[in-house]
Amino acid sequence: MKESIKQLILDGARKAYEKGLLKSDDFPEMEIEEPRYDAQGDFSTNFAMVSASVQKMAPRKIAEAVVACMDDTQSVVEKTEIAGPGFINFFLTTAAWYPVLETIVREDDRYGSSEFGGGKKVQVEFVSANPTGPLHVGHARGAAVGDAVGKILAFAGFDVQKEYYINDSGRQIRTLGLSVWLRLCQMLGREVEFPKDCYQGDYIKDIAQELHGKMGTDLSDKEEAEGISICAKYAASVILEGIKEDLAAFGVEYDQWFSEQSLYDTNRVQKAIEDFKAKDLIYEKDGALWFRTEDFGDEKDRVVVRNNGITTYFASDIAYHMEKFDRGFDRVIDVWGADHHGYINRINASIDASGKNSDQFDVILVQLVNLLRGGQPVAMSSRSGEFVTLKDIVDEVGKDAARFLFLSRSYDSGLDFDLEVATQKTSENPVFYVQYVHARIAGIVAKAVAEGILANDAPEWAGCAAVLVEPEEIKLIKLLASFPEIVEKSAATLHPHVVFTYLMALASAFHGYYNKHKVITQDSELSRGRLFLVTAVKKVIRNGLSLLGVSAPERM
RNA sequence: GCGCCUGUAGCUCAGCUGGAUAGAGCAACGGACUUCUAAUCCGUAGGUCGCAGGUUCGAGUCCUGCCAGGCGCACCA
Repeated sequence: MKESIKQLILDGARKAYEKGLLKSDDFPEMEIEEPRYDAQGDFSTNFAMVSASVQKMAPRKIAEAVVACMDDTQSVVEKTEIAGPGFINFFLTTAAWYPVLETIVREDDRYGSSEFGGGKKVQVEFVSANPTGPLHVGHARGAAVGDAVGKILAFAGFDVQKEYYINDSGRQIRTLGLSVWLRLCQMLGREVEFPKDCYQGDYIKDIAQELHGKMGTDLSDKEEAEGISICAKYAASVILEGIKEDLAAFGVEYDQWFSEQSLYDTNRVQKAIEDFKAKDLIYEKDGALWFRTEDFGDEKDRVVVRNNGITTYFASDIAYHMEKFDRGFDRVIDVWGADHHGYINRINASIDASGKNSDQFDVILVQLVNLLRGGQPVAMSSRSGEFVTLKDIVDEVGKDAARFLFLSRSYDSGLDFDLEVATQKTSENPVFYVQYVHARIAGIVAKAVAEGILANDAPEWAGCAAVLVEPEEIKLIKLLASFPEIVEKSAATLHPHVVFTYLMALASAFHGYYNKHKVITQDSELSRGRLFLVTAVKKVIRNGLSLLGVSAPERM
């Protein structure tokens, strides 16, 4: 719709130039926007204002010349107005909007998708928590954001791969093994101390118990080092399975699970270090190996191999990001908790140093979640092992409510997540507000079919729209028409909450319409037209919710 | 001290990458269920967009400096 308005203006401007009404045929980039107020029309352009300097004319004069020469062959424009400093406002005929409904029904679950991304290969990596314990609330927000960003990018025409990076190597895994081993020893009545920096949660005891049940004395008679190693391997795989299950229950799907250890097994970390050494990007100081990240914009150089010979996490991260680009992604997106933001510079530096371009690398920093219950903060301490897990949240408030709330606000802001509100089926809880639209419409359509107004729930709609003339109906269609732009904007800014905000607006418009006008009336022609409209609303609600990973129920 | 994020209605937040008169929800107040689902709707009230400068036809939006809050500044991950 916007495109055709734009074309109308450009054609008008060209004609005005040919007639000598405009001095230049250089037409700068203009905006076509939807004004806030109905009195300012359906669309509005700043063409005259942005052209003022090129034309050396007053904006209003330019606007007059363009309007005078516009030729609306499709007769979509009811009238135009020149307003304010030189805006040209377009008022469309109601009939101009009807084709939108046909498009929606025809494209169905593809409506809103586009070629915006041009098939570019994008990787979104998110959550990537260590397999040393269950996922908690912070991970939950990251999971909701990463999964939604992936879905939105895919819908907007990118070739998306969603990946989880498993930190299954290094110190934290050894600590995990030690934790399980010590719990095992305690179970067997051995006198051992359980250090503070070991994992405290009860799940460690469960795993020890489980492993003992499986291996018995085969395990407990082992030397300590071997025992710890067995425990580490077992615990990590059990916990990872749990993470996978919890994410699946949260509706999060991955295309790939990538193991950090595999970077070592295939010598990629060693090779990266050797390559950088050869390029003099790595030097030795105080017995450690340092990467010259400062030369690439980081505040200081960073250690990749400690003086005890053990590589740092950063070392494998360098190899990992190199590996990502080697896989041919045009764009690499990492979703991180805001507390990791200090890490961005060094990753950027390492990417530039490795000959890739850090412009193709984006980090989505998700701000922290404040977990509340009835307005009171819920104590979160991973040290004592007492925290609310992702599983707890899914069990308590459900996947839909949780995901919707996590995506309701920009991830640039901290989020208060109140378990009590999320459980309540009240108007404070937005997920029901939107899902209710879908269920309501399903009910209406079912009734229409039952009463014989519709032959089935996917009838032929051709020509039905002509009866739609109420302002609330046109408002709804306009909203539906803007959905593809919303998806595009959400993809361009990597902000899923844009879709949330849109769904709330659409739901509000529908509920208002529903309360004011009956869909099924005595007039069967009118009824069919309105059923056409609400069917389109239902599809767009479903498509939007699906981008956020939220279900669209047929009844509630 | 340095860096990232935030500051808009009493509360929680939108605000279309510079547009015209500032937008929702909640809370408050007043209304609407014999109806296609009231998990809904309609109305009233509520603002010095943290403060001060700057950029231009035009700033909540961009720049600079302050102020306040959150989070980071390891040979941890």
